[in-house]
Amino acid sequence: MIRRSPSLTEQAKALIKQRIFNAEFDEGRIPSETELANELGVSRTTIRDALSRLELEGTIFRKQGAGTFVNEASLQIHTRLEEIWHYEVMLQAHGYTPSNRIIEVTRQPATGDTAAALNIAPDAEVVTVKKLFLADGQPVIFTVNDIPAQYITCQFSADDFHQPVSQFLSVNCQLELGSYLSEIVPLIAPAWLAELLHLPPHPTALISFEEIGYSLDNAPILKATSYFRDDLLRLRLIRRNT
Amino acid sequence: MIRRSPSLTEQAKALIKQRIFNAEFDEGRIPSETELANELGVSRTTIRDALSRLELEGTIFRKQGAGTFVNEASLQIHTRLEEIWHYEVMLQAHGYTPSNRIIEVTRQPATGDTAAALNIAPDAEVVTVKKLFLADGQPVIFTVNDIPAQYITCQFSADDFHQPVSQFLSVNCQLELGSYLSEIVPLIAPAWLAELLHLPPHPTALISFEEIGYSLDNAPILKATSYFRDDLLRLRLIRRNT
DNA sequence: AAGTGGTCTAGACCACATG
DNA sequence: ATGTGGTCTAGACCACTTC
Repeated sequence: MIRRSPSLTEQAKALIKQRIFNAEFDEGRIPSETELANELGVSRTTIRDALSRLELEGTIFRKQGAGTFVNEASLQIHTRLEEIWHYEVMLQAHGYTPSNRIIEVTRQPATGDTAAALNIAPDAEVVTVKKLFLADGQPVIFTVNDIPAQYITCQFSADDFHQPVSQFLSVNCQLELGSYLSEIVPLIAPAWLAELLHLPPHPTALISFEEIGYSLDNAPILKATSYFRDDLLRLRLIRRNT
Repeated sequence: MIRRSPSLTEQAKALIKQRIFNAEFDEGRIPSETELANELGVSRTTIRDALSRLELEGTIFRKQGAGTFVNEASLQIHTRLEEIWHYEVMLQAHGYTPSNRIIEVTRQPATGDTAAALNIAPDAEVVTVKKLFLADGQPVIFTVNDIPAQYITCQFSADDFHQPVSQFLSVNCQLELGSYLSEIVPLIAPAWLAELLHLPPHPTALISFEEIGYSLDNAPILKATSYFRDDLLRLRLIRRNT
């Protein structure tokens, strides 16, 4: 049986997911929707919602007329790019012990590009946070975050940024990050970045993410650029037909 | 009013989307779900389904208690990476005139990696298709597709691969591509690739996609590697909280 | 023929935002 | 207080797969 809050759908989803990871279903076949509904004492609609979310994540797939099945391949994948992950969690899911180092926190007028992207006045100030993430002590990700100073109404110190920036925004600014619009850009690591990420001396290709973070109201609140060492971190994604 | 097939939900979605692009809604505010349901003569559930899909695409966003709104920023984005696009369509959406050139079609035993990824016998044959896509005559994307020969039961010629590979699989092999699992890998273009893509003489960073394509039954049917010139093509993605 | 997922309905109640 | 989106129900019918 099941109670409210979090929603029945979420609870059903979590429960089914757990059973999947416990390999409780023979040959990857998940019980029929009606069966699950009876078993959990909820309506078929609720079960369908739960299954739809699992399908969207790639955890299961459905075949009309035939049944619902576990997507065995997806069980290996712990972080998908379409979801927002704190880098610490992402590194942990990859099996590393994460940590981070604050490189710099500054406050200065935004550049034209940044101001335009964040929809603030051209001369408005932004707080810029530069941060290095390490996996088992090895540098893997370097991030630059620009936050309009007008959103930060409280006092803060550089150390407040050891936590994820989205968490800082939530706790200190009552701003909830809802989504990112991300652009994937390849580059050859310039010298300063190669040094920071401990890259080998020869030219190395990197992925960078250029992202604008949006609040739940869809207002731009954050500009983020991240550089990944791809030898330690694989970026994965599920693509579907619409 | 509205009729069946495609589903009411799909029709409602398309209709609302069209109204959004026609800018028919004042200040980006979309009528309430009840209003839309009455207007289109369907249930609120159907409208909610349609709106959920639009929300998932990033076309709209919802605020509980407040309403549903157009996501103005998303109107600029024509191709999102989480969706499967034929490269021709992708290039067209970017404003280019697309074309493609078949570089090579071969048939030979799979390499160990490929066989493992495609879940076929180690010595099974694969048909490999190498193809170059051009935007306004400029090379932009180079793709290598491996298809297990056992899936191709009909005669074919190299020219059959001017169409998208997924279309070839659908028409000639009755195999429908349902999803890709993609890995994003940066690289410095080796000489042969630089030549093929007409890259400048100095070392250039590229994005490559290493993908396994799955059928609707979730069986691996295709291995694809694509190399993008990112100066002509921007890869965009919406990331969300789960 | 029987069972599965896919679509759709009508109606209920709740949580939240706004005036 | 009103109206909005969020959750949930019970039940109907359809399309498809499998036996």
